[in-house]
Amino acid sequence: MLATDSPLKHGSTAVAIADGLRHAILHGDYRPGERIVQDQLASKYGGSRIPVREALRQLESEGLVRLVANTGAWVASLTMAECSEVYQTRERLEPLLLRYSAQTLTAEKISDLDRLAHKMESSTDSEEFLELDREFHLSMYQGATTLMLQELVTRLWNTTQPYRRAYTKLVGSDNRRIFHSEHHMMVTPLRDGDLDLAEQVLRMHIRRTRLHLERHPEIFDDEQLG
Amino acid sequence: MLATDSPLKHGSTAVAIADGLRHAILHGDYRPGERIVQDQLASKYGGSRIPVREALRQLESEGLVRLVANTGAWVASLTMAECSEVYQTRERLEPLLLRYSAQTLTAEKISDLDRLAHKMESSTDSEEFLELDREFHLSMYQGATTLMLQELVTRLWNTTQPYRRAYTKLVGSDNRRIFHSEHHMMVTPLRDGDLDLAEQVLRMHIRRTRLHLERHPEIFDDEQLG
DNA sequence: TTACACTACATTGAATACAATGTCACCAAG
DNA sequence: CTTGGTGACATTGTATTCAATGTAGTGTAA
Repeated sequence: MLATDSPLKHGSTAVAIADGLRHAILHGDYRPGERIVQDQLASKYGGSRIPVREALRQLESEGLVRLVANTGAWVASLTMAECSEVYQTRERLEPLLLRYSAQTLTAEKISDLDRLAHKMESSTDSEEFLELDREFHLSMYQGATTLMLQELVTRLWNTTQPYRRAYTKLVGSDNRRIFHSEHHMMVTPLRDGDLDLAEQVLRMHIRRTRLHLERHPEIFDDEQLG
Repeated sequence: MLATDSPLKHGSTAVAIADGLRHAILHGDYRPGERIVQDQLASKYGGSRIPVREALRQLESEGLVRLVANTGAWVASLTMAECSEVYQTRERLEPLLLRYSAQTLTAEKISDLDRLAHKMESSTDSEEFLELDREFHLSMYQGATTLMLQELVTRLWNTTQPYRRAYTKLVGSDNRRIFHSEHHMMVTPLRDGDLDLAEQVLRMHIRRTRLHLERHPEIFDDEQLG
């Protein structure tokens, strides 16, 4: 996270800054709509503003940062309609990605998924729940060899992360039971090799989450700055 | 105030370079796998290498350019499997985008689409055909107000443009008749407001194009450099 | 002849310095 | 009290310059 005192290799400063800032945004250290000052980042990471700018452009392309010429950069914020769009996109893309990765899912990896689902049930900390949920989905797709699908889906997860966090904290651990059973419902068809069913369950799972989010517009209230 | 006749406003050089290079790549001035030298671009556009680097990063995020640290930049090239992945992604996303834009499609705009389809039938020049095909699809989605779907679909079109060009030139104007009838078949359900059918036809149309491309692996032969 | 190491060159990555732009507080006029 | 304008300040965009990295070509030894 912090810049090490040993100098970074040539050509990696911008990447390091981008990684650090991305992690900070996903972790909630920055809020949606918050201002980002290039000079502050430069001194924080011990570099000049040039790699900072390249990092910001990278994060803008990932949808995490909004840049305006001669004006500055802000942490991206979403309206409810935009968040819904991302989820609808996920409904269509993640089943396809699952199809790509299903071939590489060994029995062992499927058991790991099942263990993850169980671990989520016993989790009460909302931050841990967030992390496990993300890990469950993204590890389903881990084996796929794709040009852009994996990267794209990760991006969709990242841009909606702040609102998933807000929702998770809002509803509390009791109301998350449905999620758990749906996760188990995805493991079963994967074991059986029934890809069509697995696709359908995954799509329904994402859709249900979207409908839940849409019932809580207050989550998107504080971020009307962007 | 006095120096405003300088060609570019402050803060737009990188954008201008990105736009110019993107247009050149899409137009076929650069070939997939071709080397891009920062210094050459800088002198070509009359700037320094800093905005060139930012433009290259931008195009990399769009999938048009491949960057390697301390080594250089190349025009992106796709294998057949990767091109197929892009088309499968389009099969899922463009119908959703069509749903978003359908509400804004007036009777007049739908007639414009029909005219475009007719114009394509009488086109013999493959470069013109390419342009009209792109215009037909993208103008279908023009009215949609989306956060990223439109941009994303445009990106998918851009990265596969060189191979669409190669295929178009390969098959000649006679074998493109099926495309024409399919374009007309999409206009009809849009007129009737049958969104489900419109989605299905569009998905089939993209899928059929993919299957055609997959029958011509020789298109991807010359670009094994990446 | 071939494999390896070394040197010179080409190209990219980053830091500093400067120019252009946007923002905000302050002040005067209505 | 509000509104419009003006100035200084803060921040971003770009050019110049230098350092680090990758590559190709040559020469030498096995």
